[in-house]
Amino acid sequence: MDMDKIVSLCKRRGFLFQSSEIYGGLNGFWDYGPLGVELKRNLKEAWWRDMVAGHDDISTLPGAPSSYEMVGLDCTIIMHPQVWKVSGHYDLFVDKMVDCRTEGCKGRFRVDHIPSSECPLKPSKCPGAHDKCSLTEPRDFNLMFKTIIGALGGEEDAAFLRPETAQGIFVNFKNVLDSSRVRVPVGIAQIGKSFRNEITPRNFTFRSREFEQMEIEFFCHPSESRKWYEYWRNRRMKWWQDLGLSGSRLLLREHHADELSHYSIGTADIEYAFPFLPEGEFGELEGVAHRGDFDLRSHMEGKLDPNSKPNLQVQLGADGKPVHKGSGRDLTYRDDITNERFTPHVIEPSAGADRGALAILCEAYHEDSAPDDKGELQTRTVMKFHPRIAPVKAAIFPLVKKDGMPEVAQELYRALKKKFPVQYDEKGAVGRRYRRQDEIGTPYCLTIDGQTLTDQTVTLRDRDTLEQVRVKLADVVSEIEQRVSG
RNA sequence: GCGGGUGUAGCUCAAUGGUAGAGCAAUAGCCUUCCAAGCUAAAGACGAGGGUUCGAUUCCCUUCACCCGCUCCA
Repeated sequence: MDMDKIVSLCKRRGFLFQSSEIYGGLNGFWDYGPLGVELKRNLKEAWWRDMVAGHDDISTLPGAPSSYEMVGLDCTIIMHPQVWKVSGHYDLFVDKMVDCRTEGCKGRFRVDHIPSSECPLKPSKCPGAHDKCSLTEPRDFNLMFKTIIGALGGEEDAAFLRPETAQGIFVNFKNVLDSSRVRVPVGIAQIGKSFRNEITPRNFTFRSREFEQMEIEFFCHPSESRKWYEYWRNRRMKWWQDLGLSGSRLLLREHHADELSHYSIGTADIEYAFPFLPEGEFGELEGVAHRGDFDLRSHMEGKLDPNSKPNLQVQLGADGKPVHKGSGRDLTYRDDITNERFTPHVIEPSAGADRGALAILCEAYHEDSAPDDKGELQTRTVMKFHPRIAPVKAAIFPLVKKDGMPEVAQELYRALKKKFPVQYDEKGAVGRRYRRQDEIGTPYCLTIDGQTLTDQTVTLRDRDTLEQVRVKLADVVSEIEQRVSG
């Protein structure tokens, strides 16, 4: 599949534009056009409905150890700077890097990786070991966006744009428990923008500097956390499959032990074979991580020492005090039935909304052949979106622009428009109108023809099969409603 | 940040040291009774800045962006 064609269609039909394009663009930033915004909203709304608003907290869902509750949260992008110091981002998001100026090398190396890195010069040595090596001074690559709070603010008023939404959930954990009557096990969900100064933004929207996450922090009893991890891993995989990413291009990959973060007991990536990646390679769509009690403990006690695995200890400075002090608040949970007090363990399904939208765009793109009015096969570009995700749910056409057909079509259009995004089109040949809708992935087209005027039925044309069935005019709204929901 | 490539209309491309041409799309209208590329009309571009030159879209420099590779991705 050709990524260039997808990028071109996204621009041409208004799914995605480069940010600030009229000024030459900005590396790592992308805008959603009229169709793109509908697509992404549909994705986020499907996630929110399926994970949060529509969650059944009475039943035990298939694969779940028990019933559980789900609530939402929407917190600020800028938080107290201490949040990032305690979470570890402040220290871990800065890499010292050197570049080698030497002809034949021109490499870039992380300073802390130099001893295990290999310089391309022969004989094989580590960077800097050859006489010819010419390394720059180590320079900081800070992945967090810095900003200043206050109109008169200086460096001492520095703050950060969040690099993930998760921390906002951890620091509000106690607020949520105290205010909403929820009991562990409970998930707190949030959709929102995050920011990372990626060193090399690339591959369309895949690695952007401003991006949107859909995250759940799921709090549970430590003894049940492994079962919950497995539940969420499978649930999230199935969710993406149900949205149409069901082929061999979607992969659930469990991390090896040596790949795990210092606090994680298990992590699985849900990955998609994006067309811009080399054959056989997959890119991360969502990570489902078992984070143990790392985050809540950090925000209670202070930044934990990543080298103290498996029994994490607060990282102490030369003065014997915590390098980054925690809040000192008690974030443990008391089960008021068993009377047990514990620090909940956390399972974190963290999905990329932009990556999800991109995967859906890539998966939807198809070229097939369809006959024209002379019966000859023509190439057809069609976006095969799941009806639930499609930006436009239906299009309404009068077969011809006379005999009262436009009036009937417009009346139907108004009735449908009250329920969801639909388009009305009376321009040109009807075949051309069908193709236009195919290219933006509209799943259904409704055509008012001569027969409509006598028996009050219209044709309903399916985007993927090209088949038409006649539906009573009075039933169209409920018919489309039923087809595009879930 | 380094190396290589690219940048002309909404999209895909062409030509040229004397201010650019096409196809498709889009717009208005015509024709059309079910799967685009029929007809008519009008509209639309040299990524940005600087330099050389009588004159730059073309040559040079800088910059921005995109693609490939190196690097990075907690």
